[in-house]
Amino acid sequence: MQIQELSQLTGISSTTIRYYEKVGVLPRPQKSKNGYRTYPKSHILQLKMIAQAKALGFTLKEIKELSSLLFSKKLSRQEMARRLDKKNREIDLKIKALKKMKTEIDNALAGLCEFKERLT
Amino acid sequence: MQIQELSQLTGISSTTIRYYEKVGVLPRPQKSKNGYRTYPKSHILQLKMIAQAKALGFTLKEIKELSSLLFSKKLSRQEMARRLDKKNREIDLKIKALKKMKTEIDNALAGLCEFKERLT
DNA sequence: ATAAACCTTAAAGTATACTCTAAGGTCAAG
DNA sequence: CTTGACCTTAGAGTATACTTTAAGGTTTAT
Repeated sequence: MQIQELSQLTGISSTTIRYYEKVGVLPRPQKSKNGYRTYPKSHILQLKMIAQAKALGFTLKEIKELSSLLFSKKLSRQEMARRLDKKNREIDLKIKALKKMKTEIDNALAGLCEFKERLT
Repeated sequence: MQIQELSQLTGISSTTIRYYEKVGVLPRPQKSKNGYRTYPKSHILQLKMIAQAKALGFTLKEIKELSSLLFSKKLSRQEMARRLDKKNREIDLKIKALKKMKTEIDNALAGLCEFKERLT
């Protein structure tokens, strides 16, 4: 798969894909002898995960760390478990914060409805 | 309360607080006759909410929109309800995405444990 | 009254994450 | 064999969100 196809399948521009490779959040793909990048299917999922993590407030640096944890085999299992557990707790905190925000919005909505009811 | 006290209570620097005011994510506080900003307690919570929303991947522009929804009274109730509902769905999607990430991490951790068990 | 510790504004500088420009190579169709 | 649609790199430009700098006013303590 060439870069443009990957771009279309993920909604991330070719230039951004090259940029992600440059800064190390996306692994370097093989290159065919003409010099073109050739992607395996696994890159589709990986790019989608990057996009999602970004939307959730993770920086490229954090994403780089996380994906090196999920995809590499270079760390000791103990160290890896420790870091994954830490990320896990970070995510739990984010979920909690989002739920709190949701409650605030729900309260605002409830307030609106109440007001509406008093008018009718 | 002066700006530095607010800064200490929220962990957000004075300069950033002034910047938030300038770009409109934080309402302008009253100024005492010497020209100093004077904050009511409500600004503590509001700044903390901004910090949290930022950590959750909302841009300052989005935070501005959301807080104008939660704190202003300028929109029709119907329009406000519609927008709050939209934000609510956005937040639900973020929660879902975080839960998915958590599952991936949990799987990675489970994989590690399994491997560990096979070794013992 | 002067030094330390606050406060003010405006404007320039920085980090992150792209996005575009320039200059050129590759490849399939007509 | 050239036109169009791909691809490459390196480097410059942009948007967002600060952060620093400069130049100066206010307040409190000695």
